[in-house]
This record gives sequence, structure tokens and C-alpha cells, in this order.
Amino acid sequence: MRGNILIVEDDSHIADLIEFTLNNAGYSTVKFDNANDALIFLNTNKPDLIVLDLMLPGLQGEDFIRFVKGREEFKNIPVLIVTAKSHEDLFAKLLNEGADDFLVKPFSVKVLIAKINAILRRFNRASSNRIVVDGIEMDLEGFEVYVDGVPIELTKTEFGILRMFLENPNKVFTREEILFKVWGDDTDIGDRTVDVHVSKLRKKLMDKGKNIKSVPKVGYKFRP
Amino acid sequence: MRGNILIVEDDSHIADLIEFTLNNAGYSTVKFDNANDALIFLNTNKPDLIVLDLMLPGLQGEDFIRFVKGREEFKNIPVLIVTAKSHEDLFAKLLNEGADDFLVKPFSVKVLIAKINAILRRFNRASSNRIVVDGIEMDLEGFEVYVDGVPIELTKTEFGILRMFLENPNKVFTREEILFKVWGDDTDIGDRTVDVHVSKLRKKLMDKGKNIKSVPKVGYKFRP
DNA sequence: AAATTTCTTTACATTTTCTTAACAACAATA
DNA sequence: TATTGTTGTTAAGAAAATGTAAAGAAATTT
Repeated sequence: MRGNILIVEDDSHIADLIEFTLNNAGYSTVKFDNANDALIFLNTNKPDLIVLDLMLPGLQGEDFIRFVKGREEFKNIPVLIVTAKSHEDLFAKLLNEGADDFLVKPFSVKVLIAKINAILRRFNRASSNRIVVDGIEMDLEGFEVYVDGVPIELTKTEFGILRMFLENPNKVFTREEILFKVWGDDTDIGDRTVDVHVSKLRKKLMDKGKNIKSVPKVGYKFRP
Repeated sequence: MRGNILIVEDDSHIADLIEFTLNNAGYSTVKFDNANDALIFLNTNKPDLIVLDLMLPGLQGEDFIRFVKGREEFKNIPVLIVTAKSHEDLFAKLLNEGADDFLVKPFSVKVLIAKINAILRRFNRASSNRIVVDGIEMDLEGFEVYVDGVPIELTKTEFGILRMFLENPNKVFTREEILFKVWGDDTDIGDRTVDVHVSKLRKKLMDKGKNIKSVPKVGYKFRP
């Protein structure tokens, strides 16, 4: 299974075409013919991509995308807009609203697949509630961590630090950034406390702990 | 200055229009009417985005994008394709080749700006800050440096000095300027300390170290 | 409320980086 | 050639940063 795609499209013919095409390409799909049902679906599911028809009845597609891109938990789900007319003003508006790509009807199935592949490739790093980097697997929902398949126990703080590292491999974080990201913006915890947690995290990660590098005078980073 | 954009477009009218629009939107631009000159430019510069016309004479735009997306040091420069006809087969092909978005002529300036803003916003997160000059590659986020692809270890101070040089090739810096830029404005470090760090930096850069020139009685500069 | 876990700070050992000073090398000038 | 001033380099101590254990504080669970 290559990914889970949410289709929001009121024209059932088009919806079927999209579904058929995507299924053939190895994606699994969920279809809704209105934005409200799609939103309810989003409460309990996290698709890898949303294909959205602009000309939806009821809640406009425009509102839908604004809602999705406005929520922290949804904002990194890519949205591909399908629209009947090439309404340029709307394009510009929605791009700024957070839309990630457009498809103008009528479209070829080749283009549809190509666009979806390209978008997913682009987003692959950021989205998903599971992070797997360098043999370290984090289940963000279940708060579980596996190192080479072996489960390890992390505290909440350690989990937060590790998550930050794995979501940004090779990026150096200063201690202040780590405090800000993991503890929050209004903390007065001392710098060195970060070091202590990193030390404990390293130990728990065993061999992989070596991949947390200190960058003297700057901070820490994870290098797979 | 919002960003540096490379325009590769053989139709000078369109090129001028794009340039004018982007400049008005706060971007700085560089124009070439053929792919070869653009490639030469890329050897020593790293634009934030490339606007590429597909119907270029000589080296096809298609080859150009394949080249750019095939090189490690260029691949995270986003490419916006401008094309006269909506040639859908080519779209699909180029999307898989790495193109990041399309603009079909004739296009409105609003859409152009919106697309560029959207692309840059998208990439800002994913693509790390890199400086590539003369075979020396600095990863600013990861605090890593490669000389001809070989990683070298620099201290923070050395990193700061090298960054200053690479961001201003051929500019002479006095020791006072270097102290100010790298150490900060309230330092009482002696002049000669700079020399020591430059010496160490030269050694670590191996062959490329020769490109740090001392300008007697003035200071130092980097000449690629 | 006791027990347990987790967090923060402190202290000290260790490591890394920085700065200075000394001297060598070099160039320009008288 | 001697003199002077500048740059290159090394080495050593100083300074700063990091690693980690331990202990009390805080939070959580039982």
C-alpha cells in the first residue's frame, strides 16, 4: 500500500474515475461527496493526501482547505485541488491559503498520478504519525519507541527530544531551541538540563545513541 | 530582499515581464536566454528558485531540469516550468523528473507570484540552507562542511569565518571586520588571533585553503 | 500518604576550543 | 644587507563547553 488518499468530490463520475485510477496505482482511497463528511472523517483518520474538488455544495472547498491548513494536526496533509475551470484568481488565492497543487478538468490520468506521486514525494518526510529513521521507530500515537525492533522506554521529555531530532535529521538545534520546542515557550529551565536528558537518551538508545552528536558551542543534532 | 531567482527564458519579452514582476514583488533576479549560460551561472551561484522555459533552443529545458535535479548540490532548488502549450504528457514526465510546478502561457502575474510564493514556502521547510562555492559546500543547518564532497570538521569560529568568506567571494575583510562579524561587536580579542584561525582553516581546507589570500596590510579574502 | 518515577540542579571530571605569545618566514625599504 | 613591519605557524596554558553521576525536588502513580 503506497498511501491513503481522501477524495472529496461531489461529481460521482469524476470521483469514481479518480478512485479507480488511484487504486490501480496502488493507493487506497476514501471518498466523500461533501466537505462536512470529510471533516468528520478527518477527526479520526489521517490520510496521506487530500484530493479536493473546489465546486462543492454546502461548505465551500475554499473553506475546507482553510480549515485543514489552519489546524496544526492537519496542516501537513498535502491538498491537491481539482477544478472545472482554470479560475486564475482562485488559484492564486488558494495557493496562498495552503493548497499544494492544482489539476484542471478535464485531466489525464497520467497527470493525476504524476502529480500525486510528486506531492507525496515532497511531503514524505513531514507527514505521518510514525517516524522511522535509521532503525529507530517512533509511534507517535502510542508513545512507543523501537531501536532495531527492540522496544525501549523513554520518558515524555526524552520522547520529545528524540522526535525533534528524527523529524529534522542532521539539523543542529541549540539548547534554547530544544527547550522551546520540547518544554514550551515560557520555561526558565536551565540550559544544562538539556544535556542531562540528552545523556540519558543516548544511553537508552544504545548504539544509536552515538548518532546524537554534540556540536560544540552550538547545540546537538542527530546524524543517521 | 526576499530571494534570488534564476530565469531561463529565450523569449526576451517574457523574460522581461517575469523579471519586472518578480522585482516588483521584492525578489532579485538573474536572466539567461539559454540553458548553457544558466548552467555556468549555477557553478558559482545558488539561486533560491529557477523559472525555466521549456522550449529553449540548444540544450532542451528537459535536459536542463534533469541535470539540475540530478546533482546533489542543486536538487533542492525548486524549479517552476513555464511553457507555451499545455502539453500534458510532458507535464507528467517532468513532474517525475523533479519539476515542482507549472505555469502555462499566457499567465497572469498574480498567478506567477502566488506560485512562486507557494513554492518557496514549501521548500523553505524542506531544503536546508546551503552555500556552495568553488567545491566547498557548507550546510548551515547541520554545521557541516564538505570539500569536494569530503567532509571536514570545523569549529564554530572557523565555520563562521569560512561562511563569511564564501558569502562574499573576492571581498577583502580587515581583521577588525572579521572579529566584528564572527566574534560580535563587544570583543577585545587581539587582531592576531584571527590569523591563527585563518591558518587552521587553511590547513583543514587542504588544497582549497590556498584560495584564502592574505592581502598585505589590509586583511584576508577568499578568491575562488 | 507512601511509593515510584521523572525532572532539575549541582558538582566535578573530561574534552574541546580559544587565545596568547614566541619565533620563523617573508617582503618591502632604506 | 640590515632593518622594519607584516604574516604564518606552533605550542602551551587558559577558558569554555560537554558528559554524567548523584541528590533533592517535583510530579505521578499506587
